[in-house]
Amino acid sequence: MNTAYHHGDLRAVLLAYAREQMEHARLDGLSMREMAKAVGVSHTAAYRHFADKRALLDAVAEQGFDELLAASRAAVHAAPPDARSRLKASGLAYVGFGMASPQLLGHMFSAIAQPQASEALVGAGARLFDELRQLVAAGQAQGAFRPGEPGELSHACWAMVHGLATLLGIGMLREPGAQHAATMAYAEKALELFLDGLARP
Amino acid sequence: MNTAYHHGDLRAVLLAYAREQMEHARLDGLSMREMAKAVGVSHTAAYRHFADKRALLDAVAEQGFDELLAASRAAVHAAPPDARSRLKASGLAYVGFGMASPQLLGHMFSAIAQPQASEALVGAGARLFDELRQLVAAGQAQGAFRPGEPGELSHACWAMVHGLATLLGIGMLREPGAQHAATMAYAEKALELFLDGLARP
DNA sequence: TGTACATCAGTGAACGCGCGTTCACTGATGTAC
DNA sequence: TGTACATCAGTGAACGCGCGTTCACTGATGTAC
Repeated sequence: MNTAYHHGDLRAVLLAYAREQMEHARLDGLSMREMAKAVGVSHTAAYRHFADKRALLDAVAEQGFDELLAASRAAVHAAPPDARSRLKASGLAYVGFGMASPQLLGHMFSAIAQPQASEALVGAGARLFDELRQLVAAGQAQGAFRPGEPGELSHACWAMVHGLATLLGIGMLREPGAQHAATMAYAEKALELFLDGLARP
Repeated sequence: MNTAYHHGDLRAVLLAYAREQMEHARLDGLSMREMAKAVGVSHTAAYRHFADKRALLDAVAEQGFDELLAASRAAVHAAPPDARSRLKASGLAYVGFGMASPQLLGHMFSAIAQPQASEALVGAGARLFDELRQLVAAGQAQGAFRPGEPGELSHACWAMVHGLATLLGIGMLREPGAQHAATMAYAEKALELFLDGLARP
């Protein structure tokens, strides 16, 4: 529908393009003008849908958090019902997301860390963390994880998974030619080690 | 010595300025022209010392890795002699570095992940990782850590610490007003949890 | 010690570029009657 | 169903800006004799 004068869906198309670029390209290569051109629209059309560039990029970040949350939930849903398996599945979904879209993951966190981050963006991040906290708290309730403040344990877990996702995303911790499955198995081992520490002593 | 025509030390001064900016400012605010101006020199003088902007930024990243390695070594040196304490001290030094200079830490890893990263830069990163691997291997030799490929365990450890350092660096995992010492203690708890997993079963 | 000269580390004008954003506009769409 | 008109979502010219980099240059420094 690129030929239509009224695009109908320009906002979504722009977001999708930006999101897709963040799978590979450098973030600083994303200009308003380049995006509009790529999407087949004049370079000012985006301003009908976003107040400015930051608004667009923040919307991409927000969408990224939603997407990551959905991936985590799907993985948890498909996992065995014990707390450890579920938490591990969520972590591996996070790692997979980071490997598939390293730039997006980086962008999400630099966007949410801004002092002027929108409520919607902060909320999307909070929902993701809440999901993690619930997984941890459920494991504690089952007696699978050590006692303690679930927020603290969740933070440790988040850091572990975030470190794996970002380092693997930029190509560290793995051989240049490694298969995706092999890398995920490698990440799983690291996660197991952490989960051993999280387990009830 | 800003008034001297021959600056004498421009290369080091530029690196120091860039490094310092990365303690707080956004990385994309660092232009050749802005740096030269801040340092009191014409905006082309830097090209006497660096082939181009990337060369300068890569040198900053390389220096960052050296600095982080030195901080880790100093912390290890000051720590109790058991493997766990030493590894923990190294990790906390890394976290402290990330909190003090979040932009620099981010820049170091985006620089080293470039396909065209210089040998010197890659080497500086490798020396840092080697230090970590040795700490882990020493702990295994003492029987303090679980057996296994030391590279794998080190990678897991690196990811844990890197995740803590980057998330704390951008202000997540902590209350806005938290004291530095309190935050470090919080990071220490997370690290202890991980180290419990790393310990010999 | 004094001078001639090569080298080195700066300068500032100039280049071309892509950027974000504004503005007046125009063509398409949807709604009221 | 047909027409008038308000609204909406585009366009493209124009703005001013800061950027990285080049170039011919010049002033300072160090060395040979």
